[in-house]
Amino acid sequence: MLQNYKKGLINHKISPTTQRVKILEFLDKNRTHPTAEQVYLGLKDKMISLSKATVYNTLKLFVESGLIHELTVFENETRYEYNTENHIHFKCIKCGNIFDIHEGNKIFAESVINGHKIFDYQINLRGICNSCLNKNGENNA
Amino acid sequence: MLQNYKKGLINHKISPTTQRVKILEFLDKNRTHPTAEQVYLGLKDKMISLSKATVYNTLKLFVESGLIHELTVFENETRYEYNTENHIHFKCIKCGNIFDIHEGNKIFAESVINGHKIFDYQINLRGICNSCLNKNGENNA
DNA sequence: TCTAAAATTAGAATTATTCTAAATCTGTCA
DNA sequence: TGACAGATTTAGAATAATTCTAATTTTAGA
Ligand SMILES: [Mn+2]
Ligand SMILES: [Mn+2]
Ligand SMILES: [Zn+2]
Ligand SMILES: [Zn+2]
Repeated sequence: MLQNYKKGLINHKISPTTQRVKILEFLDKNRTHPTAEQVYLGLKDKMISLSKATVYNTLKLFVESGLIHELTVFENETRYEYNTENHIHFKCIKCGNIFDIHEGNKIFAESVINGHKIFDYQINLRGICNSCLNKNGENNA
Repeated sequence: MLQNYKKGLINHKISPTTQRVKILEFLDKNRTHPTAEQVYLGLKDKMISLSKATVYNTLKLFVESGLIHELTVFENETRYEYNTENHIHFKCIKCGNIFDIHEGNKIFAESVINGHKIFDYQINLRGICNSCLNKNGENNA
């Protein structure tokens, strides 16, 4: 079990320290898109010395290595999930839970998917803009 | 000119105070998806007494009345725009600018729209989940 | 085993946002 | 007009998420 997490980390060239293995295990077993704070609270009882800085650093490391995904859904709290498959998120304005949606592109506003009633949506793209693409060569930071 | 902003506010049942008119004007003339901080900095020279709390309160009021839109694009800073038409946002990871995209649904990852190269994207929906829909009547907060 | 680099830690610092309580403004009607 | 209640604005404190810092601990390799 834990061996699998260790292997996963090594595959991503991340040395599998105790803290990192535990954080990865937590994300695997808690598919509720937890915040960094929630990861910290969920683990600190078992790991007395765990520091918040380690949680933040580790989550960032995992995201940069592509091991996990980072998301923000209509709010200023970053959330994390072990599932890196491409999917859509739905946030309930009553209970606050975030659900995964695997149905493909439809017209979203004012319709219903998986029984969830959708009021509005955001689509955010990320990449390099045409202006920055055209001035490459000079400084490609 | 300013009269139009006043009328817009009154149409939305918002009393057109000096601060509110100026903030709306700023959003109209700065279509760069500014943050609350940027709105504040852009206005404080002309309005010495302007308070950040007023900027935050006013932006929230405008959003709740549907006069403007609020967005977060891969980051923990809320941004605002006067344009309430449904459109997509593209954030450049080099210059940080946020561009409007009016092209409809395509398959986004690894493709190009308007000359911007797209690496990844997020689709976020918002509404009421089926579980909350099914327990209505009891407490519809 | 020794050593340098990597990782972790506690807590301070920073930043975005909200809260609070006092001051100011506005519209109404005597 | 003038007083008053309610709405609005203000400055700064409070809160919350995240990052930074400097010291300590762990790890891996010679
Ligand atoms: Mn998900
Ligand atoms: Mn826009
Ligand atoms: Zn719900
Ligand atoms: Zn750019």
